[in-house]
Amino acid sequence: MSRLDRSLIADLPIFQGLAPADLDGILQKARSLRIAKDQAVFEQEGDAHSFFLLLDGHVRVVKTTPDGQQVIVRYISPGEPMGIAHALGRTTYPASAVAAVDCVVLAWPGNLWLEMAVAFPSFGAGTRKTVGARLQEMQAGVVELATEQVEQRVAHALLRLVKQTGRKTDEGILIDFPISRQDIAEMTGTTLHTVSRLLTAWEEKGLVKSGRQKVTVVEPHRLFALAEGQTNKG
Amino acid sequence: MSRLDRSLIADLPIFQGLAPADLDGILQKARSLRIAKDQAVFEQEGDAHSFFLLLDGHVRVVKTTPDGQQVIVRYISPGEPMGIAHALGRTTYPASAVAAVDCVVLAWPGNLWLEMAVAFPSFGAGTRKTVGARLQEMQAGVVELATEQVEQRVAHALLRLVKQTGRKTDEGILIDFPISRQDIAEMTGTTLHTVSRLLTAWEEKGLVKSGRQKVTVVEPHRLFALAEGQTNKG
DNA sequence: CAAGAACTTTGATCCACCGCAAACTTGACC
DNA sequence: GGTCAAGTTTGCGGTGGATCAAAGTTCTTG
Repeated sequence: MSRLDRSLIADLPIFQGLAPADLDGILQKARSLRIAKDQAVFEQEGDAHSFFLLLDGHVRVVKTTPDGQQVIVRYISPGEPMGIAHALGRTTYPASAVAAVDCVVLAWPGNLWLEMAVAFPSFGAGTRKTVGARLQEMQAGVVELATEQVEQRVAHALLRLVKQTGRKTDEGILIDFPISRQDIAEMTGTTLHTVSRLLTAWEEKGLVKSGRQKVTVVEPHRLFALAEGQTNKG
Repeated sequence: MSRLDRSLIADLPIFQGLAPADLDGILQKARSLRIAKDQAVFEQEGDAHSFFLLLDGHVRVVKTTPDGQQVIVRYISPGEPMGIAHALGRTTYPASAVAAVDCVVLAWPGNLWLEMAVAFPSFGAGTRKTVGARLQEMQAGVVELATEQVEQRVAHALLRLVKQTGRKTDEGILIDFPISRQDIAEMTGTTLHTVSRLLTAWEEKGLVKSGRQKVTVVEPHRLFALAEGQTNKG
């Protein structure tokens, strides 16, 4: 296995404030893995043997209901930790993580999390912050699902993806991994049919351009206006 | 101010494993407050100067959208911490907390959280666990809102409240604080009208008994069956 | 390059739930 | 104990979006 260079992780938020020697020590304990597209990094309900850091690619975090429906809880971008069940006092993963494209991840044994948090306070603070941000995110998601119409929810979802993974092209801002109508539906609690109708309507208005597993936001501001636009209840 | 007895908090999950002397030290730094019904313990967006422990009463955690809609994120029961923004690396409260009945709470200065977490590792672990459980809860909420019909969501909400705060009476299990149709609607992303219709329908079937700001679940198992019943999408 | 799989579009229909409106009930307060 | 506010019920109509169905369209693979 090739040696891991500390520059891979030195600039990441959760590793801020660590000395080069500490980073090297942390890296020595990590395994690096390649995950092929559509493979799982870890599985819902599975024993939380490891926690992970996504180095390259995009991962979707999915919860499946007993009756087989899927909900995409969030997408993970390069540099973000995932599967940090141990930082939450859990022994099992609450969701599955599936590679949206070929990925490279680092993996540490789960019990190391506590050790690292004790040894490097800023690492502990970093994960706390990540967890806090995600809790916040999920609360916002609940509010969104509880109060907004489908059109606004889909608009918000696209804007979030654009912000998180957008890549500038000459047509607008492209969501930088393959994403289907079905995926967007599972993020927003609707159906692929409704998503398709919305996208074609928006395309006619010049807000977006989309194709097979591909969405480009042409006019983010106008899409934002639509996302924030007047609600029904209120 | 009256002295606080350590027996008040000795048995709480987040204070497990602390020596009596430690508990006393922690209590010395706490202020105890009475919060009248409908008063706020802390406010959304407000500076997170303190974190709290609910000793007695019930508190609802509410998020308000820019356009004034409210969502009840969760209810806090006696013994639970709240407003633990500092444990999440945040400096501001992400939601408001309002007393559902007259309450007694303990309050500590926010910056003390880190100090306590360092001094008492089991306290740190306890809050991690609490945070983990809440993150989990919120994810489950998103899944619920994204996949279930209104009837199932309301049924689930009632069952959660029954489990959390249910008090056995001769008619069934009573939710132990005043809760209106509007409150239930704000927990489940629907309207008070729909909640009212559901409750009367359930009452006719003998599943619940309800009155003004009062709900008693008569047959939890049958309500549960309804909550878990077949979905539409699938 | 042919054939199939995966993804998307589009139409038609239906119904769960919302929004509005008005009456009713219960508790609080002077 | 009468009045008023707050909470609840109920009817009615409208509609956002799901469901069902069927045809495109674009990739993949031999």
